[in-house]
Amino acid sequence: MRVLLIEDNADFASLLAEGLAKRSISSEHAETLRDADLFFASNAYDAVILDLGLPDGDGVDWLNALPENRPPVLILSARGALTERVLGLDSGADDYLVKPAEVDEIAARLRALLRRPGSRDPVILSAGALTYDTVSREVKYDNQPVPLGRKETEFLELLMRRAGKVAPRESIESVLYGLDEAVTPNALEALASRVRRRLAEAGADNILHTVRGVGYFIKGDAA
Amino acid sequence: MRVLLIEDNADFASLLAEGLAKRSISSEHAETLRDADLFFASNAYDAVILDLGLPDGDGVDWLNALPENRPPVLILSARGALTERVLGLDSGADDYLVKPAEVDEIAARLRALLRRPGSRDPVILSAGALTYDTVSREVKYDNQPVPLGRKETEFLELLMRRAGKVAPRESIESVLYGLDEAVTPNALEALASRVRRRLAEAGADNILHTVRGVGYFIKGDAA
DNA sequence: GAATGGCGTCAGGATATTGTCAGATTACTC
DNA sequence: GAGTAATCTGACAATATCCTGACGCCATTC
Repeated sequence: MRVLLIEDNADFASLLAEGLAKRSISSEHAETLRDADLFFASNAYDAVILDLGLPDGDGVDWLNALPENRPPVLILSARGALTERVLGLDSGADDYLVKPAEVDEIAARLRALLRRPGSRDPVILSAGALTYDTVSREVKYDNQPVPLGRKETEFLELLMRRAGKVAPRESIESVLYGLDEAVTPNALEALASRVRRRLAEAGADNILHTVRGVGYFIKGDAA
Repeated sequence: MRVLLIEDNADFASLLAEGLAKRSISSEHAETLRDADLFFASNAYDAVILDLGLPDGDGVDWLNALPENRPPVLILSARGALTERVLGLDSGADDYLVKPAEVDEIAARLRALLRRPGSRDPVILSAGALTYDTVSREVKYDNQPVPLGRKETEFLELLMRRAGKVAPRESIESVLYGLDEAVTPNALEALASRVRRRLAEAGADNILHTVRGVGYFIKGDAA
C-alpha cells in the first residue's frame, strides 16, 4: 500500500511515516498543497492522508479540486469540532480522524478504505445540464435550482445515480416505498408526471424517459 | 437512503432513527442479529449501522458471515478502546464510531460510505456486438440501444442466455406464455419477425436464426 | 390550529405492445 | 420441379401500460 501524506509538521510526519512503514504501508511526504499536486501528478497512490491547516491553502478546497477518480482521502486534522468533521466528510473525504490519533487506527482505517474498490460516486451527479448535489440534495438545471419534494428528489437521485441506464420499476418502488408499504402502481407514474412538470417549468424538457414495461431512465452525459 | 439499524437499546435506536429521518435517511430497526438476518434476507439496504454488544452474539462475527457484496457497514459501539476499533475495522467494517456520537456525524459518515459504491455490477450477456443488461433489461447493438417491447425483450433474453445453442419452440413458448395461456403457434413467429425488424432497424442484420422444425437461436461469441 | 405543499388515489384518455388472421415466402421431400 | 409443411410478415383489433388532471389526506410550518 502506498499513500501520500500531506502534513506541514515535519516531525509529526516523519514519526507517522515510520509507524506506517512498520505496518507495511509506504508513504511519501508533501509539506504543502503545491508539493502534493506535484507528487500527485507524477505518481499513483492508493490513498491520501490530508492535514487541514496547511501553509498554502485549505485542505478541503484542495480536496474539492481533485478529479473524480482520485484515491480515497482520509482527513487527519487537529480541528475536531463536529461542524469541521461534517464539512470535511461532505466535501468528499472518505474518513476523518482527529489528532492525536494512534498509528494503529490510522492503518486500520486505511485498510478499510482500500477494501472497497471501485470508483466512488462524485458529490455532484450530472446528466447534461441537470445536476444533483448529493449532500445538499439540490437539483439544478443550467445552474438554476429546481424545486422538488422529498420523494420527487429521491426519485431523481436514484435515476441520476445510474444516468443513462434504465432503472426497473420494481427496483424504484422498493427504494421509494418500502416492501411492506402497499402502494398503487400508479403512485410512481404520478410521481414521474410531477417531476416532469417541475423539470419542464425549469426549462428542462425531454429529460425523464419511460421504457414501457420496464422502468424509467435519464439520458447520460454521453448521449 | 435506506439503512438497517442493528441496536438492542430500543430507546437509543428510536432516537437515532428519528434523527436520521430528519436528514432524509430512512431506517429499519433490528434488535438482534437474528432479526437483522431476517430483514437482510428480504430487503435491500444502502448501509448498515451495527452495534456490537448484542444479546444473541457478537456483531463482529455476524459481520464476517455476511456475503461479499454486502452494503457498507458502520460500527457504532460503546467499546472505544483502540484494539476494539482496529479489530472492528479489520473485520470488514467500513467505519467505526464510538458512542456517544452526534447524529450529524453519523449521517455525514453514511453519506461518505455511499459515495463509494461497492459491487453493484450489472450482469451483461453478449453475443457478438449484441449485448443485454439483465438488470436494466436494455438491449444494445454496437452500444446503441435497441427499443424492444416486454415480450420481445424476454424472447431475446432467453435466446442470449443460451447463445450459440438452439432453443426449442415448446421451451420458448412455455416460458413466454404460461402453460395455461392458450396461444396460437403463430404468436411466436410474429414475435420473432418483429424482433428481427427492430434489430435490422438498429443495423443488426442476420442475428436471429431459425431452425426449421426445432426452434430459434442466436450465434454465440465464438462464431 | 390554520395554511401550505407534498403525495397517494381515482378516473379518463392516449399510446404502444402483442395476439390473431390471412396471404406470401421459404425450405424440405420425392 | 412440384407439392407440402413450416415459417414470415403486413394489417388490424384487443389489451396492457402509461400519462395527467382533480381530489383529499397527511405532515410540516408559521
